[in-house]
Amino acid sequence: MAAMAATPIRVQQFLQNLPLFSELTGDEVDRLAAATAQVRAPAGSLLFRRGDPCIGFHVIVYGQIKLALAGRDGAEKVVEVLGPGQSFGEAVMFLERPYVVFAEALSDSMLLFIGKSAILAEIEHNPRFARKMLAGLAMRLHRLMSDLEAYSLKSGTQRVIGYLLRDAPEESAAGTRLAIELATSKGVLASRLNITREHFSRILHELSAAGLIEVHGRHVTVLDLARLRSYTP
Amino acid sequence: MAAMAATPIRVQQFLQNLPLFSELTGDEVDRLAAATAQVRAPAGSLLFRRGDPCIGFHVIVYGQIKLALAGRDGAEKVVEVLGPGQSFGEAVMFLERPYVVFAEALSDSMLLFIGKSAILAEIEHNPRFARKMLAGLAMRLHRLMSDLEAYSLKSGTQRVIGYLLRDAPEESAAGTRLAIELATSKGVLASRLNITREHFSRILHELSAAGLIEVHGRHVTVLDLARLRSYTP
DNA sequence: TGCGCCCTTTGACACAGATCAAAGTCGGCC
DNA sequence: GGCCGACTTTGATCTGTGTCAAAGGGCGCA
Repeated sequence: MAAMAATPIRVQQFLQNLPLFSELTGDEVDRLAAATAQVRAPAGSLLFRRGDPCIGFHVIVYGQIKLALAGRDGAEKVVEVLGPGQSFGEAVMFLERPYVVFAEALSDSMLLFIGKSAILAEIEHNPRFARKMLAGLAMRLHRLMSDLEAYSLKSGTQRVIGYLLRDAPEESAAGTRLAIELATSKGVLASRLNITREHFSRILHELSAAGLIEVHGRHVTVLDLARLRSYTP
Repeated sequence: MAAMAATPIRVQQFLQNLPLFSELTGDEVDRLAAATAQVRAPAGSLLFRRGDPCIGFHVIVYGQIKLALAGRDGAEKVVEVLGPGQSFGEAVMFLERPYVVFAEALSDSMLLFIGKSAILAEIEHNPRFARKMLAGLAMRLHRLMSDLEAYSLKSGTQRVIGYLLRDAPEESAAGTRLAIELATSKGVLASRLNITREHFSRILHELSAAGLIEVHGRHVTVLDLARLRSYTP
């Protein structure tokens, strides 16, 4: 909390601009800010490990954070990759349980850590805030369900296509192009999609060979949205 | 709501006994009951399909309900199998989204359907209830994460073992036995564990051959808890 | 300009688990 | 008691994806 004193105003502003806190009064945001600490995370550093107790949640100010599960023998499965404005750890905060994932900074990052008790207090006398919190958790559940669906009913190729089309318009004329910048290294992305780097590489190659996309490093161009969407391996 | 009139008292009693509603006052439970409908679901019937709008959530009074995702060509993936006292659909209720899974009764069942507006009203003036709701969703997220972890970093055999040991004591002397009754047909259970019936059958056979379990229909006896826990394929 | 490091691609091969097909097995119901 | 349909097992084979190994890039840094 000491670090916060350096830029006391900005924390309030940042919090107020988050959808989750947007409708709180100035006083309420002030109370939250008083329970908030700024956290600096250099690339590669861990914010917490599986098993650590959870006494609050994080919001990313800038940078990029990876949440992942660690398996035996150093294998890991990336659960989510998050960027500025996104938060994580709310769910564990409401259970009296330790973290199940670990969090690692993929690039130099800055976060706010908001203490559990301040959130619980806010819920106590602000039902609208409680509803937003509920909607937030529900949204997360929804996303997890989508992942589960993708992992169990779709092939690796289909998951990659799904990722490439994640925020493409629903309908699109034949031949519509789309430029995409992969959010992270291909290795991390592959793990996020539950496939190996090698397999991911081969899938990208296969889609290129089919004339559906062009790949240059992290930059991918979808050459025909409609055709990619209906591609069958 | 008409059907409710047949047994007006019992609904209140049942609701009050659920952990979620246990600390509500009589008046509060009454209001909830007024927004509650009894639903009868014969074995094999659908409660809702993917895409249906969600205007409340369900609690099982008796029977057994399966939540599942439908893939192309009739393939399906069982997400959860629920029994008496368990609820489902809370998450979608808080989002303005349609169901993503469908719900089917595995046996003749009876449920309560609690209207969304009554829940929202309760949250509005009862922060402790809001917290319980949050804890409920967080718990669900936690479970889903466990499934995700199992699906992505464990083998089919390990998932089956995990299921058999789901509520076995943490520590146990060598040679401890455990009697288990499978909750559903092996086909449904296999899908829940994300493997095919055939593969599930073979895994059970393999564990039997290794002298770790004995299988008689739906009745499974673990012959040595400790040894099963540390079994490596 | 070139060295070193990390990320990525490519190839050959192995394997868990799926699929297809057919034979059991069990319990309910007339 | 015996037949039917649903569930389960078993066998043979196929295949998507992982693993292991080695060769390429690309890019910051000296």
